[in-house]
Amino acid sequence: MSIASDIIRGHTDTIILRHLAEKDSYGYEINKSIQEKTNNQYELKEATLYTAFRRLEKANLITSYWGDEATGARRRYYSITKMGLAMYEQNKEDWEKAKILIDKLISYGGAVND
Amino acid sequence: MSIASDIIRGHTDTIILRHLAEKDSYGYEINKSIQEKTNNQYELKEATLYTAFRRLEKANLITSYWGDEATGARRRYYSITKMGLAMYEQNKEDWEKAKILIDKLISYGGAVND
DNA sequence: ACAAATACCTTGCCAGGCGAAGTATATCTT
DNA sequence: AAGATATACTTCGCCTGGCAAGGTATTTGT
Repeated sequence: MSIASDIIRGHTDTIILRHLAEKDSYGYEINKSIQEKTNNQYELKEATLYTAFRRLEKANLITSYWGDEATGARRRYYSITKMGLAMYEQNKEDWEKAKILIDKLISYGGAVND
Repeated sequence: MSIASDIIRGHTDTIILRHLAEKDSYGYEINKSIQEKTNNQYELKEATLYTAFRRLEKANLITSYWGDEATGARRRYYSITKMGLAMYEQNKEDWEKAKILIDKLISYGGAVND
């Protein structure tokens, strides 16, 4: 919780892509994994998560298929595409650059040169 | 340019507050300073800048007054308030924490513990 | 029988970024 | 003197992404 959504905004897609880069997965599992990874400091809201899936699929960054669970609630699995992987790599690079810029811009007496 | 606005989103206020923490200033000057600091890699769009001023003033984080330029276009100067300073410090802390979380969530094979 | 956990989905609001267009003054160029 | 460019501010209206709220269905624990 607690982390401002405006700071995370724009990272949702990257976070999801990162998980799918490791293995096919489904919404609930991805979100649980985020919570574990951050020691419950962060989670995606369901609406955020599922609208992100729609967005990513529409952009051909992921594809989906229904799992064939014999038991339990049905799961829709997602797979990252080649384009999705490329986008993930790009977003990671962008993040590294953005981090430096933001640090420069919000730290007091920040350096001018690089 | 080029840096995705969704990544910067939410930092606009902090960036402005940081500049005003140093000295009273006006829109054009703040934006020029941002461009210089980032070697022209980033700038605030005018609409973004001025709507941010409205937002910050409404929230009592800054106050404004007209400069008494004898020549040149008129300038509206902004001053940070005590509340604004406190907000700036808070935002900086939040950013430090968010950075760690985001790094954890988007880097491949990221650590689980801290 | 009921609650809680797993798992998914959609509608509709809200906030923030920003493109586009406009106003006004001063300076530089031809 | 005319026109471009830089300084400086402002507002309107669109678009996008987060998410509260509400809903469905299955399984497991009490």
